[in-house]
Amino acid sequence: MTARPKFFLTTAIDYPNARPHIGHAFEKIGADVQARYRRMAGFDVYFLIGNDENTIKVAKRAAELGQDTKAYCDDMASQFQEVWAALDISHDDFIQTSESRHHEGCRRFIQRVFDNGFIYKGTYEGLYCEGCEAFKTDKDLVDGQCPTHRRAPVRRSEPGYYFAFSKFQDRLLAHYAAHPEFIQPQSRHNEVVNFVQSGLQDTLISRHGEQWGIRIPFDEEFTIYVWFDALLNYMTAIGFGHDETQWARWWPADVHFIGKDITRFHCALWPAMLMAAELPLPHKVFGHGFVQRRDDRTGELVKESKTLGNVTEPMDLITKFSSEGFRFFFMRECPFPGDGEFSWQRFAEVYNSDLANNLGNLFSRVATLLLKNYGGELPAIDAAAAVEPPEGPDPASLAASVASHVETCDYHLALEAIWRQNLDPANRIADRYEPWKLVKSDKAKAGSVLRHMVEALRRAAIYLKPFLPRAAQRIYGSFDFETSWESVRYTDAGTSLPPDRPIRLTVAVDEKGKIPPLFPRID
RNA sequence: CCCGGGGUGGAGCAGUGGUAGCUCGCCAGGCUCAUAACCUGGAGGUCGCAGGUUCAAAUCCUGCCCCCGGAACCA
Repeated sequence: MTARPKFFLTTAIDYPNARPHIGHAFEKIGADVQARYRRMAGFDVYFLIGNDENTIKVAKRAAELGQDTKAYCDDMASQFQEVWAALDISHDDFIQTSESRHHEGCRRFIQRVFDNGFIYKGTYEGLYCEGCEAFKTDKDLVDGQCPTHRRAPVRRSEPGYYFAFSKFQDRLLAHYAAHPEFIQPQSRHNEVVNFVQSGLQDTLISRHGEQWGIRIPFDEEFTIYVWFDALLNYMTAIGFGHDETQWARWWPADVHFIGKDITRFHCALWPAMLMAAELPLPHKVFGHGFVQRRDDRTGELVKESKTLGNVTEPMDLITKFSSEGFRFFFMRECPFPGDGEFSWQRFAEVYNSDLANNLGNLFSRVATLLLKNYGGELPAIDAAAAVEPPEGPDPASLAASVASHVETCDYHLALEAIWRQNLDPANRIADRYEPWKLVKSDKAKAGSVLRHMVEALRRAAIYLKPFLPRAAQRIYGSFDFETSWESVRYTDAGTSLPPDRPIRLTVAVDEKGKIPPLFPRID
């Protein structure tokens, strides 16, 4: 058996101090499309997601609820995974950073960096709130006071371990220059270069006196500061520190999908950590944009927050409509590299026009025409009766262009092309030749028109396999195409069906002899 | 103050040098196979402002105005 190329992709791990929101979902969906696309393209894919549990906030939240921290984390992890399952996220692994595989790997890693001389003991000095029993940054304070305890923090210093981040400034800049594709999109690349050029400070990577978290192997009184631990999930999940064969198989990551806000950690701190440990760097970091919510009534952008209780639950969207509608909206409407907006009204608009009225309706009309006029079987094509294919680019170049958009994560452009250059032309050719009339005078010619329409559906199904896995399969599986659903590739969308082979409709009809709609309209 | 993103017909967005495009909405037709869907045509934009480069700019350069986000545990 020949070895297939591997593709290892990750998303950021999420803080489980609240249930997942649409922003988390946006990232998972975008990564999932990539994972599914790569599997179609023949890669051996490992898709990792997970939760980031070694934070003080999580321990505090658990304490508030009177729960054991680990039990709380496990419960949240299952709540997150419930949402991801409902969204058809096809991850291969879900890591919790409280797992022992992660702890072990982290300890190995930090020891290694320590042995290489990039960690040293120093003194941390900062503003400490005695009420919170925690250090505060300037932005935590309101009028110089801790907002929860209404008192000014005091200067306090304590010993801690520092990572020699500053030593990597030149090497990082050299790496960005040598690998311009490392940070995507381009705007994020510029941001990071700028940040690193402005100078790096050594960072504190330890915490003192915490019960929850990972102990530092060379000084057990300390725990590992969350970022230094969190980033390592990408390696510990695939075996770093406990399964070297697996680790060697998958590392380095092909792409880390992250929110644009944590670009610096992934593009500066993370590669520096790997350099310090003398390990290979990931190939690419993709910082996607954010989804904001627009209020349907006021038309204003909404700042979602737990305390205001106005967080949009992904589950609401899924149960109210469908995971497919959810996936489609975010991928079509919110450019992955940039920002997007969500509103219930806009959601219904996009769903109705693209999914119900266009794709879904095209499927209905084709299926019904086939059923009513051909008994569900479109005969082999008669060359003399063949009509010109719908306007638009030739199938092979459209397939190449859609694939290229998917590879660069310009999902909105990929979907736009599928609709404007593949589906719209199919609806137009129907109107132009009116096969429902034509079938009475020239059945062969009408059949040729229908073939073009079936082709459009077949191609759409292939293109949409990573985006709408269920609907795409349902469309594809409604016909007896030769290539199996499991083995289709994007390049198949660039080909045409063999004209000498009949096309049989295999879809089931309901009691009334009708085909149930693919995407029922939202009213 | 600094950094990043953005300002395109009523709304939301594509579009990085060569007749301004898409979705929704609106108006008028057509069609009836289809999920009251689909197709055609129309109204509606001096592409934030001011300069500049060019035979040619929404698209490149300069300055300014406005909006959003960020500045190290927030996707």
